[in-house]
Formats: sequence, structure tokens, C-alpha cells
Amino acid sequence: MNKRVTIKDIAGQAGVSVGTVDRVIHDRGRVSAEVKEKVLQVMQALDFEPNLIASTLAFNRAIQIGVLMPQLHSDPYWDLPLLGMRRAQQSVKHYGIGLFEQMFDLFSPQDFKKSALALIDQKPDALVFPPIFLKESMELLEHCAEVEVPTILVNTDVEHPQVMSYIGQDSYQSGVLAGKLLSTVMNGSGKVLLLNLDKESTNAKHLMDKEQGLRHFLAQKDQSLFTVLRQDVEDFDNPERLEALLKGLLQQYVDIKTVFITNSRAYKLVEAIQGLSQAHLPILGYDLLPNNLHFLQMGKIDFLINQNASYQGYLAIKNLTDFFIFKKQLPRVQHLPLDIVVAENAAYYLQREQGN
Amino acid sequence: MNKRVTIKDIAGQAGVSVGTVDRVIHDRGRVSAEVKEKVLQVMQALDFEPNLIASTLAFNRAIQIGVLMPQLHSDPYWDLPLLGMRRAQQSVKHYGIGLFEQMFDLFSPQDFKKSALALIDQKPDALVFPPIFLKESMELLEHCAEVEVPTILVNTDVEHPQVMSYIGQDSYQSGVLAGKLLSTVMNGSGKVLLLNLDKESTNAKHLMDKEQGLRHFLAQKDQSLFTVLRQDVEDFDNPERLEALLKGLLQQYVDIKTVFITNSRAYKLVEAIQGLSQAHLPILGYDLLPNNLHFLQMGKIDFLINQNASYQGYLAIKNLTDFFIFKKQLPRVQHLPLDIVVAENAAYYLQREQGN
DNA sequence: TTAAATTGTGTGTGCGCACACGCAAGAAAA
DNA sequence: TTTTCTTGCGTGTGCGCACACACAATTTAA
Repeated sequence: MNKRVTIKDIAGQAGVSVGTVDRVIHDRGRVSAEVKEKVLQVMQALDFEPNLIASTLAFNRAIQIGVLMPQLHSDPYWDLPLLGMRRAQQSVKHYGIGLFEQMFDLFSPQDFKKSALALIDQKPDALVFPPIFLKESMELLEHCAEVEVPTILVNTDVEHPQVMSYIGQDSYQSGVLAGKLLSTVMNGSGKVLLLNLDKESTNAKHLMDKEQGLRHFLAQKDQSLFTVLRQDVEDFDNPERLEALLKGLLQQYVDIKTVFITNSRAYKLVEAIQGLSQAHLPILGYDLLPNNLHFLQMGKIDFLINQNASYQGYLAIKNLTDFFIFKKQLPRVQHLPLDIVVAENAAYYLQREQGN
Repeated sequence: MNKRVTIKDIAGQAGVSVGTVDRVIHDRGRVSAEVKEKVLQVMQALDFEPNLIASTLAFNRAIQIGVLMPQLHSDPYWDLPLLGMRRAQQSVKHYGIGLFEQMFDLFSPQDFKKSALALIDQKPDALVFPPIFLKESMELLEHCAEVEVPTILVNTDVEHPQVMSYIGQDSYQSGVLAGKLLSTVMNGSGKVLLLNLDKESTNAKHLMDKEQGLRHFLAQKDQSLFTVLRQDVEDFDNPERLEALLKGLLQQYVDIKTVFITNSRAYKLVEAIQGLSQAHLPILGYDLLPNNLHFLQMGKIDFLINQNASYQGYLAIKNLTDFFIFKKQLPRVQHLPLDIVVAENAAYYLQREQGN
């Protein structure tokens, strides 16, 4: 077995000391041009690959990743990415990767801003957050640019030079997929009721992208047969209002055949209309929350598209490890699969969400 | 920041030398009962977690994983797990993990046996292979038990005490899922044509499991409305015969509404019946092979269930790394998700198959 | 009873690399 | 010319752990 090439081998071949090789590798200067050239040449010739294990051991410095996430247990969806990050941290802690968590109120842009500042004050080596509030997020990214903190976005993408990487789904395409799935259960024609169960303050770009995707798919399928009715509901925590709303819409538009919930709150609708007796109304929602899964198994929800929320967080930390420890370049955009989840294959995804 | 506890700290607290602590940790003996107790106690108290980076660096021993796989480029499906293993090896090579690859003829049990012996002769630290031939695989496992080589199976599971872990899909459940998907496009009743495109010599247990799953799902849905017609085709490389077969069946059984190909060779059927002009016949197959994806995009294949073949290989190597380097216990069975792939979400899975 | 084997412990070296430091020789500043 | 800086190298130490070895204090065998 040909054992690995070390800097000592390089030094020997190049006729210099390991210190010099080290200076060349890390570009620390204090090396004459000729010697540097020679060393690089030998490194090429011997196909030197640094031993990253030894490297991290010797480096012996902790790397702190700042994590800015909604308060735990304020919304079941938003717990997932954070838990994914913690799992990832457990598996890379030997590399000296640590998390600095800062929580904020999911519905308060002001609190987001305040928490962001507090986090930056800790001088983390990198930052991870979901740009839930557009304006405040852009400000934060500006701030990051000043102090030169590389940033990874999760859940929603935003264009900004400081964004090193986005990890999440392709919202437009997930709308297309929703269209495909819903159209297969609509028997050739009908209306899709699209429900945005969200507050107005949030950056709803990904919800709009989903709508676009849905509309484009249905239009391309058949302009006249399929239509979309969109309804924004800020008051999604009020079951009575939700029930009344849906009841009214179903009476008004008798050709509503399916419902598309654009985020993880499908269970809120199902809970609200438990009492409503009617023919089965197919529902498509997002994410493997316990409540959603429960209704999926019961047949009250027909499809869930898995946004891999937990895996998003996991990958964010893993990617930063690759970046800092293994010196890997990260892709600007990392789209996660759009998993189609039905009752018959839910178990495996759930296992992955928890395991990893 | 509270820096990590080292064996030196343990030694200090316990009033012994690091050598003694080392002996306790590795259970090398030569430590008196009292001292051992004391050291363990201190380790508990200080919540000692060994630095795995330092540990692997000092360990400084290569670990060879024997890989027994079908010859590359003999079948497009079987390339995937091997490529996944190679990708994994790249990402864990710093830990001194190496692969020793041994190929065999996919359709020759004798060659499998010969290759297996050649591989065992290399005295690998672990073994990975798919039990394609049942009898020969059991013999190999016996042999592994004798020389105490832990083994990971991929693709198909087999009961044997020497099997440390199985990585692959739940075939039965994937049949259930196929039933679910096909029944949604069958409009309430009809016959599913189940095609096994495989040689008789192979261990077709997982194909039978899929059939079971399909039948059970359909029976539970409605005994009388859905029926299954099974057909085994050994001569799947002969398009004319395939075409003639299907043509005959469609004439004989006019209620055949969908086709279920139980392995990755759906494209062989589609290629064979290109000429046959007829109403759209929904097809469900397995795996993201280039040919399958091509027909998926064209609408000639409706669903693919992704068996994550590439990821199976990737995980096998990753798991062995966890086992040898990080001393993790591996689960006996690791079922991978049953991804439902349609034209609209294929791209992301493909990316993952290649990327990881 | 003496020699040989065993048990219990500490010390030392090395894994491959990062980084601080030392030191000479030449360049720039006084 | 002397002093201070800079450049170009080599040496040494340590990261935390694994493992070989040394050596005394037993215990067992001859």
C-alpha cells in the first residue's frame, strides 16, 4: 500500500525544511520566489493532499457558527431546522465546530433585528438564518458584509453578494409538482383552492413562487379546465373563522375540487373543518409535522410535499464544516428534493428527519 | 468556552498516568480493579469524550473494505451502488479507509463464488456485497463468520448472524406504494400487469416481496375490482419477444390498465413497445437510470420509485467509517426512503444521486 | 529456593501538521 | 558607519491520543 505523501516528503524532495513547505501551503510569505516555485512543483509531482485530520488537530481552534432562528416551540415547522443543526453539530463537534444560538419572535421584525445584532456582537465565524423578514434580512446581510461573516440562508433564498449558499427547496417547482399531483385527482377539470395561512409581515416570496408554479402547470395542462382561487388567511389560528371561510367558499364555488395549502399549516385547516360533513376534499400540504402526518394516515390529507426542513438545518452545518475544515467550495444554491409523501411511504422520511 | 476534557485531565484527577487511563479506555488489561474503577468514575464525572480526531491520527492504520459487486457497465443499475461507494471513499479517505474492489459476472453464480474467495484472501476488515445469488451468498457469509469479517448487505437482505447491517429498501412496502400509485390512475378497477424482467438464477426474494405488497394493498382496497397478472420474463434483452408478449397479453386481457415493472428495467419494455400504437398505458418502474428518466420526461413512464441505489453504496461506506472510526453501533436494518419520482421532481433526486 | 512468568504502572515516541520563535544575511534608516 | 528592519530560512513544541517499552512488585513454576 502506497502510504500518503506528507509535508516532510515534500520538504525532502524540495531540499527545504517543513517550515518552508508550511509557509508555501498557507501562503504566509517569507519564502523566496524560486523556492516557492520549487516546492509547489514538488507538491504537484507527488500529488500532495494534506492530511485534514492532522491539520484540524494541530489547528486547534474552535469555530463558532451563529444561528439565528425562531424561538423553539413557537411553531412546529420552525423547530425542525434548528433540531437538524443541533444534530449536525453533534456529529462534527470533534472538529471544534460550535453553535451560538440566538432566537427571535417569529412574528416580530423588531425582535429579529435585535437578536441579529446581539448575534453579530458575538463575532461568529459564520451565520445561518432564514430571511423571514425581507427588509431586516437585507440589513443583516449588509452588516455581515461589513464584518465579513459568510452567511448561509435556509428556507428562503434572497439575492445578496454576502450569501455564500442557499439551502432549501425550489419553491416554484414545488408549486409545479403540487399542480401535477392535484390534477391527477381532479378528474380532468375543476378549481384548486390555494390557501396562504400566514401573516402579512413575513417575506412571502416563496409562497408566491409556489402559486406561480401551480398556475403555470395547470395553464400548460389546459387553460380552461383548471382554475385557481387564492385566499390569504392571516387569522389561521382561529378554527371557527377558518371553517366559516371554507364553508362559504365551497358554497360559492361549487367546482372547488382540491385544496393546496402553501405551507406547513395544512393541519390547521383539517382541524378546523373536522365538523364539516361533506364529500372527501383532497388536500395537499407541506412538511412532516406530527399533526400533518396524523391526518395523512387518517386519509384527511392526501399528499405532503416534504421540504426537508430538518435536513436543511443539518446540511447548513455540515456545509460550513466542509467549508472551514475541508476547504471545500460551496454551491451558491443547493436545492433539496421535493419528496412526495403519502401514507404508504411516510415512515421512511420521518425516520430520516429524526435520524441522520 | 469550556475546552474539552482530555485523558490527561482524567489522569490528573484520578492520580494515575495517561498510560493507565489509556489501558482502561481500551480495556487492554494490566490495571488493578480499584484503579480501573477509580478511572472510570472520573471519566464519568468529567463527562469525558475522546477526541476522535486525535484518536484516528494516532491510530494510524489503514482499514480496507472489501467490496464485491457486479462488473461495471454490465448493467446500468448495478453501476450506481459502486459509484456511491467510491464517492463515499473519497470523502472518508483521510480516516485511512480504503476500498478493495472485486467484480463478478452479474449472471454467473460460479464467478460470484470465485470472486468472493479472491476477496476474502485479501483479508479485508469488512465486506460489502449484494446477495444476488442466495446459496452462494450464504456460503460467503459462513466464510466471513469463520474469519470474523463483519459484513454489510446492500440491495437485498438475508438473515444471517454475520450480517451486521442491511442497507436498502423495504421491498414489501415498495410494492404497497406501487399499488397505491397505480390504483390512483386506474379509475376504480382493472388489472395490473406485473412484469419480472430477470433471470431465474438470481435471488428474487425482493421481487416476490414487491408482488406481495402490491397484492395486499389492492386486496385491502377492494378484493374484486383490482387483479394482478404476473409474468416472468427471462429473455428481457429481446425486444421482439417482449413486444409480442405484451401485445398478446393486451389482447387476451382487455382489462389490463397499468404495468408494474418490479426492477430497474422498465426502459426495456418501453423500448420494445415503441412501435405498438395504443392508448396510453401507465407504467411504474424503479430507479433513476438515464433511460428510465428519458421515458419519464417523455411521459412514457408515469412513476419511478427510487431505490436510492447510489446512496445505498454511499451509506454502506459511511456506516463502516462510523463503525471503525467513530465506534458507533450500526442498526441491523437501514431502510431508505421510497422516493416517488415523477417528471416534475426528478431533477433533484438525480442531483443527489450524483452529488452527495 | 531460585528462576521465570505475570501483573501493575509510568515514560517516551510518533501520527502529520500549525505556528511561534530563533537566527543569519542583506536592505534600509539613522 | 552603526543601528534598526526586513527577508528567508530552519528548529522546536504542541494538538490528544495509541502503543511500545521499561521496570518494579508480585505470583507461579522449576
